[in-house]
Amino acid sequence: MKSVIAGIDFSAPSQEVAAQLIGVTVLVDGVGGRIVETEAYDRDEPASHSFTGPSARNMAMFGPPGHAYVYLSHGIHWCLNFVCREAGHGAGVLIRAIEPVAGVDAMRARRGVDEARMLCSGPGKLCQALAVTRAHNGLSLAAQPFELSPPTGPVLLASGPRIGISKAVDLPWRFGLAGSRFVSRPFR
DNA sequence: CTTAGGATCGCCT
DNA sequence: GGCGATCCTAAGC
Repeated sequence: MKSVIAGIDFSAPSQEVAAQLIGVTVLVDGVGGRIVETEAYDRDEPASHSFTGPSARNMAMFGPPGHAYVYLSHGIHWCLNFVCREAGHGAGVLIRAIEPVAGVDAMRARRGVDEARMLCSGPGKLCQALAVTRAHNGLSLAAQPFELSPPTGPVLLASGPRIGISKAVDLPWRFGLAGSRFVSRPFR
């Protein structure tokens, strides 16, 4: 069984899905925008939460593709991932930044800041802006409150090493929309 | 502009 | 008991 949502086959390797997600619009309860930055993670790679096998926290990452994996970072920030490959594999894509499009006022209220580029330019920030929490862990991306739609035009891709990790730092598994000012950090 | 430190929860050693 | 797929603030150059 294939899991294709918004034209993306989530049973593909996470690097491919991470690249294809750039330009895709994601809404949570009607609030969201275009994905401009992602990172891929996979089972046999020490920076991934799935590297050490299934656990209570990463269970959703070993669930079916096309579903959400949400975890708490540093006891403070929620982070949103999209599960890839087949159930049991343990691959995913971290959504790192979004260009705000819909429900921008709600984002401002939740974030407590005004500037558009400060609303969703980081994995923790965008979860706060879209009100993503543990309640979304394991939910399908093909149903409410999620709503994904494909890019409306051509996408210029940028890539580079992942951010904020100490292992497998050499893998160029961070992807972004070239030239976007809504990314968490510029690409080289 | 760059860097250092603190906040604060749950998992893993 | 240590340490993170983070973010914000304050201080240093």
